[in-house]
Amino acid sequence: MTPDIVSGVSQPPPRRPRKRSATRSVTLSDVAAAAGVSAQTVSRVVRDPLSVSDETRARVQAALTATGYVPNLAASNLASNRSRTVAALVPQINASVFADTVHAFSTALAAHGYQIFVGTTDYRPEHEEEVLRSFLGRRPDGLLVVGTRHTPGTLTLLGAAGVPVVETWGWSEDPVDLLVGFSNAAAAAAMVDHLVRRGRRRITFAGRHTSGDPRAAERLDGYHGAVRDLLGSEPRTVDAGPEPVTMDTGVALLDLALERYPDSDAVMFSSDVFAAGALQACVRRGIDVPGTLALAGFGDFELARHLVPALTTVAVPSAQIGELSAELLLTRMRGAAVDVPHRDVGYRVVAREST
Amino acid sequence: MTPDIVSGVSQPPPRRPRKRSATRSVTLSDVAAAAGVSAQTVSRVVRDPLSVSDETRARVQAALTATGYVPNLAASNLASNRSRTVAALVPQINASVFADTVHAFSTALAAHGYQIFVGTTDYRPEHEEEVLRSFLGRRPDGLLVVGTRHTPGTLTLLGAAGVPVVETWGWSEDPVDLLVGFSNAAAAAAMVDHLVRRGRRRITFAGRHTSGDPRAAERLDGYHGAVRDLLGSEPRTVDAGPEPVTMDTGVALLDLALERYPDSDAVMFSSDVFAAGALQACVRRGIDVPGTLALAGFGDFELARHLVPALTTVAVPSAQIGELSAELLLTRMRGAAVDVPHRDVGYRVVAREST
DNA sequence: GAACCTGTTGTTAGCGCTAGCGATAGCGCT
DNA sequence: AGCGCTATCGCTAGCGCTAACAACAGGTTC
Repeated sequence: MTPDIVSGVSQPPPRRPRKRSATRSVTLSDVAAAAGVSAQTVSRVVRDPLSVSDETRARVQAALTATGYVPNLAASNLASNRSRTVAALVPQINASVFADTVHAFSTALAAHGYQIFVGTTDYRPEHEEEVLRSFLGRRPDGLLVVGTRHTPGTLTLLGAAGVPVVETWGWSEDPVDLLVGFSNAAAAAAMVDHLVRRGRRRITFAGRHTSGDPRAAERLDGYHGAVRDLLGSEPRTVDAGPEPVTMDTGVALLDLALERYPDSDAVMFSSDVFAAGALQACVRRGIDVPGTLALAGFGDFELARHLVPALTTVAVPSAQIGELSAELLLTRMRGAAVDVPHRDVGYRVVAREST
Repeated sequence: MTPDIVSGVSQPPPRRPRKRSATRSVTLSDVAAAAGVSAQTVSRVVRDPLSVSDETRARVQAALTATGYVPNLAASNLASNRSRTVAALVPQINASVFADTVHAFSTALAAHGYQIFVGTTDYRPEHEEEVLRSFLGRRPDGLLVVGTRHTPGTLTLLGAAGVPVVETWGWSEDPVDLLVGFSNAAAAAAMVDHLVRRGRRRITFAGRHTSGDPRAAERLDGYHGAVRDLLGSEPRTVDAGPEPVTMDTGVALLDLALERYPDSDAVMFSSDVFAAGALQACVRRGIDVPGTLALAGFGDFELARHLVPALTTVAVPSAQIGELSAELLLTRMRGAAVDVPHRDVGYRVVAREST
């Protein structure tokens, strides 16, 4: 590497500095120069103001506002090997249930200086893997995923990430790491039980359970079990396939259910969105709900209690899932252990007018 | 490492390397070592595979999958001074109108390798500034904001960011940079016009216009102008204050309107969410809509056309706003100029049963 | 055969920040 | 005086990656 050392001190090769596109923004050392201190001290003022003397801190803070410094988090992440971000993977963000979870999660973590990335998988498992991979490039300090069923590739990535992971909105005997959720199967079974108590015997399940929504599939399982145990009859199900979770799809599911099982006395949907669409269609067509047909949803969206007739549904503590997940993650990101890493937040059948 | 160099050249201080917490993940040079090439070549395979010979590329790609390499984007951003991210600031993500915009925006940009950060301001302008500041720390390559009215601090930050900015969902004579939106005032005036044509004369405006929702305030302005011009009467308005945009608040607004202006023959709301809550309350109370009272919303959510009676509203091309914004930003981020930087996407009054 | 490409790979020097020390001064205690 | 402690601040060496150039082989042009 170094050429002849010989007698005199060999000069380093006189290369001129490379040209780099000048950075557009103020850096730590700009602020340091303005305040007459070292860059390290400015960094300390930004991250832990009390570790610097009052006088210095005042001078640095003045320089900070005078220069309009905005820290470069990429550099910070690289140097500290911490990103102070947490990634959340949800199927859909406009599905308001997840929005509540994400909002609560985000608020709780923001209070501790963490930012949240939200990625949507559009209910496509293979897409989940792709989104997760690109998120891991940002080296989040923690991960939240909706669901407990994942592709092998996703599991590998989650394991290799080397950070705490919370699975939510489901239940599993064998979670990846942390778990905050409830049993979708038990919740659906509870709804069947409710309908049976209300005298219904020919209960049809309508959902989107074959195309990438494992939660809907788990609810279907719960329905199956409950129908077998409580009614001893054959299950009646209709599936929306890959259709989006919209009220339009709900109407289509209703049509399908009435066509295939014309004698149904109740239809339970895998989402309030479906149920709301179906309910309004019934009102419009003059089908008596619950007289002729009982309808039930899942999720307890705000809409459910405002509809006429008000919609029976399963309430899930969405916001609590977000808060609790944040709490567990924070504990683990602090390096502490979590005493009870798997939390069942339960569910509640909310009986209203539609049944 | 190197042994002593004879004569008497003073050795550089023999400091051992500092201990750094070992990085948990595979780096470029790990892959390079595995493939027997330089780190730079691996980087090239990742970012521009065709710039490397077939044989080398195959070897590197094998090493890539064998090691399970996940690039560290913080390091990449720092070195290249490009983040390949775009930040979006919206008032609320669960308000489905914005969700449509964000979704379309995100999809269009993802196709070009950009990731989107979404930040919510909760309709609080001072919060917008704070969120924006923390987002700028990630040095996004572009910015999308909802609205055209901003605090001075926000304007300073937007200007200093040095990246293209799109304002959306409003209209302005003096935009910061790019603009994709429509006139909320004109849209509200068009709704008044529609109601007047339907024979309504005592039209009340109900919204959340005093507490940080500039779009609602603009709609109120449009209402004021139209009532003055078309009816020549005094405006009638009720305000939700800082209440959240929920159906519950919609019911409260209806109560307020009927209490303060009992002779109202129409109520127009600043959001479909409010209108939907009010409409269902009317159905429940037996108030004839539109016989006794016409109701109208804003946004044309899916819900609007499913309700019974179906809700008259103003349709705004939410998704188109997102797509067009992405397109303009992409052009600017490529370094090209945008020929028409301000785009009016318009609006459309959708007359349905509720009026 | 010199000069000039073109395609492919390697080398070097940072990007802006922070961890891990050192260095120094001031203080209390023996 | 000597020791140890704390508070405060600076120095250095990276974090993992990429821009910019250098180096070279093989071909083409005149």
